[in-house]
Amino acid sequence: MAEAREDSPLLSGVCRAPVLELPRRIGRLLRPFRVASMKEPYDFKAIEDHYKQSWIDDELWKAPEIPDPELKRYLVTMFPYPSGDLHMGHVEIFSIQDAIARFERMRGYDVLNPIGWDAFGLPAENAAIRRGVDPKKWTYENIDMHRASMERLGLSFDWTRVFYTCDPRFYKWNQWLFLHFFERGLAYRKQAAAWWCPNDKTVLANEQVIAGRCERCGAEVVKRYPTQWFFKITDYADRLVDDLELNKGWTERLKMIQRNWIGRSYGAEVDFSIEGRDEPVTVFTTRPDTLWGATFFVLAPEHPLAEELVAGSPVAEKLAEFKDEVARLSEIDRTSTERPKKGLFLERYATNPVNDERIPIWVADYVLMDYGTGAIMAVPAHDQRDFEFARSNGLEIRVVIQPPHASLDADGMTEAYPHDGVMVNSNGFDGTPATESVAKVTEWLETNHRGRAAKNYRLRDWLISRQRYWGTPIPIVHCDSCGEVAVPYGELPIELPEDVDFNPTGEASPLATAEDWVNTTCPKCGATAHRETDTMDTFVDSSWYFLRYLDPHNDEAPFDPDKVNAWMAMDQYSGGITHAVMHLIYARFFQKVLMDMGMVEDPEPFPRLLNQGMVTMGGKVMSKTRGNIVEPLEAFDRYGADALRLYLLFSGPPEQDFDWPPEGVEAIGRVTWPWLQRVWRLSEDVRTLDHDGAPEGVLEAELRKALHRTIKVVTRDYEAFSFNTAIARMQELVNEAFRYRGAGGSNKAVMTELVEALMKMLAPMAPYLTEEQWHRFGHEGSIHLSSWPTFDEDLAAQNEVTMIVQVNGKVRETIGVPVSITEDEMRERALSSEKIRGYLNGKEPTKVIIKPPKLVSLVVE
RNA sequence: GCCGGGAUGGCGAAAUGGGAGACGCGAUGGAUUCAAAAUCCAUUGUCCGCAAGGGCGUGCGGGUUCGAAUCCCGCUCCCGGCACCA
Repeated sequence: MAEAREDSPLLSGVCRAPVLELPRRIGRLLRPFRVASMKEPYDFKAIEDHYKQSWIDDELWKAPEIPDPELKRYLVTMFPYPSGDLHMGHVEIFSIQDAIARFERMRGYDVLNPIGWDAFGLPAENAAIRRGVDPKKWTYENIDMHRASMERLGLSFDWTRVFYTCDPRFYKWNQWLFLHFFERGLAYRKQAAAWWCPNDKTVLANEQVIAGRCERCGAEVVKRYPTQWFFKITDYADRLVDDLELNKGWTERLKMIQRNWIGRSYGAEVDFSIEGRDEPVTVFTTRPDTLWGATFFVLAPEHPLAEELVAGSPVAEKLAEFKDEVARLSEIDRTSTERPKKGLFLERYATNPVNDERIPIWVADYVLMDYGTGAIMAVPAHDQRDFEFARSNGLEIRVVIQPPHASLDADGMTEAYPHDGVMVNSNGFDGTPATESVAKVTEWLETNHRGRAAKNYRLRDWLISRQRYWGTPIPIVHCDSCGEVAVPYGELPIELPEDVDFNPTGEASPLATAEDWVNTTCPKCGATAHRETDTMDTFVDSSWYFLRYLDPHNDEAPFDPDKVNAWMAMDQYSGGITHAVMHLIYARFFQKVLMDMGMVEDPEPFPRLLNQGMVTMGGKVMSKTRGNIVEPLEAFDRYGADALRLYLLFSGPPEQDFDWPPEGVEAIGRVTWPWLQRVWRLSEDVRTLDHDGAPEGVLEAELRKALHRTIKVVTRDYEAFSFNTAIARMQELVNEAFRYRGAGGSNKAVMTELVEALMKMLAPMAPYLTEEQWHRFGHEGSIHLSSWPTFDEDLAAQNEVTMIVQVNGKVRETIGVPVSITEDEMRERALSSEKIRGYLNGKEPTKVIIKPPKLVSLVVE
């Protein structure tokens, strides 16, 4: 399998020595695609054909192995899954990233802008099942299509670092990392409830189940109890929450999503003793201050203790029936808050540790086995669920918290009071205010050994087992006498077998059908044994691929820490918000484990993250199943890559969703294509001026000022990723240039200065047109390795501004003034205006606010 | 229910507390043309007005301020996250 891509041009790139000490590379001496003395039409196709391959062949975008620490820019876009061609969402995301990369490169940074493919996953396998296609072949064909579109778009990737996650040279290191996780107790196997997708025939992680349905295919999931591999992400829950603060470049929204997902809550564990049983049972509560109101105790129906408590009693049969009933409910029904809560009294009693009261033990369907300890203390007066359950089962409701301005009465309550208040009916704690109550009760529990402060999380361990073929084999051997045995590092990679049945009956992985592969010997004792047949969740690949880019050809280790630490932490990560709880939590978890292993230095991998908006159609995400995918081919053919890129960049800010217009690619023909034509005509017009033109005068000085102002604001816009306004500023400049020509201006020097700077400013967004014009103007080397234009502050500064005069907050007069105007002069000019005098109506202003040089605000009675 | 984000012309969108609507699309008019396309130029928030000019206007209602799309309070609607989570 390793040989599969030896023929690929992408893998042919060989890493060379760092080029750091060399002066700025300019690239091979490129020539324009045609040199003509006459004005020529804009032939985008000829230009694309002329430069596309030479940019790649010349390795123009190759980054040094080790960057200058002061000048490094590591930019990554979430790598694509290759199911078919690129679609407009990809085009937008990559165009944004590419514009940033090219801008930073021109500003002299060592830019690393890598690409790879997230190449494992279900669609390849489904193609194998449905059409008998080899998943490897299917995947690589799609990658080739992807790559061709990316090349045509002219994306400035460092192609020498490309890899595919389905390549054993990559997934070997998934296995290596798995074994290290295993050694550290972070990878373990347990029998647990898991969501099973009957359509995809695999278990899913919690994150992949949305409202009881499979995140991929939408099928309703069912619960099963297989033995599965997990990563112990819960060990890192606190760090994953706390370190969110280190991600200064994250939106509040994204941090909120992750915080909600991890769901940390503070409270106390309280030990309840059970009548007739030695061991107490612990519950978690966020409200220990309501303990005196706990009038019953509830276990989840699946809780093993429930069965134990009723063993040998007549209730045992009823419990079995009740469990059956609960099990038959679909997950969607069970989590519905509308459904009345059902339960069963176990005829056993627990003791409330704060007042030694005897309280009945129930099981109820509203208590979940997999949150907290699967057991709760029920405080009906102060918890809505407990309240409803108590009312329908005739259980006691006792008020122990009084709200500030009311007095609760248990019999009169129509709903629970779950808010803060003063403690009552709580022995010695009566009168304790809400601000102290939780801490005081927790302290009491601790001193009396009946409980302790505790934290709880919504986050579960990450289920990584998948019963599918097209993924990384888990490197474990099962031996009857030694148990789970790690495959020795030296035997990695465990490659996927070729001879499998992709559509096995039952629930086993297709790998189980490759008998020669499965049957092996125990690495420890040598006895016959069998391989683990589950493969890894593909999110394992994406949890560290961004580190592999930094040392992609290493076959001794996943990466060299020196190289990784030279480039990390990443300077800019971009991708859709859709990965907020899966990829972005898993990758942060990996980073922290790798940090604990001493392999990386940064606690957070992506401190700056740009959440690009999605390209939608009719407000819906583009997806194969919806059949609303727009691929770039038609746009390439009709208007070219530059027009397409510019169109998407001009549509709005990068974070914003963009709804693809109903008229399709024709929109490009109305918006950016005509403007690129205009830019081309301007440039050709200037290039073919056959004389120096009139000497510099007022018009020329104004045009040069406009240029320098434009460079200033466009640079600022690029820094803020505000591409739409950068384009607007350039459009204004082009309009100015046309006006200058229309007014008879013909100075070649000024026009050339303008056009060359314009080409540079436009180069990150429209790389082909600008490259061609750059060479038509006689420059050597690529424009994309030239330096960003600079501006003269004095020239960029305005020397005339429009002063506005307000009377009682309304603009009543505008006056042209020099920027150097003094406050006194401004007052003088404003008050002497005929119009303003009319508004003042003979009165003296009671107040005058002056903000030089733009504003005079007068207040009159 | 808790939490986060948003609402600006016919449309995509601009606007360090200081001229609301830059730039573009669309529309209208003009130049060019035998004609059209393309191109170039101009107008284009809305209402009153021949005009000069003026009134109104950034989801709704208040407030702070000389001055609010922008800050504060209270709503409405939309989008998103979590949700029988103890």
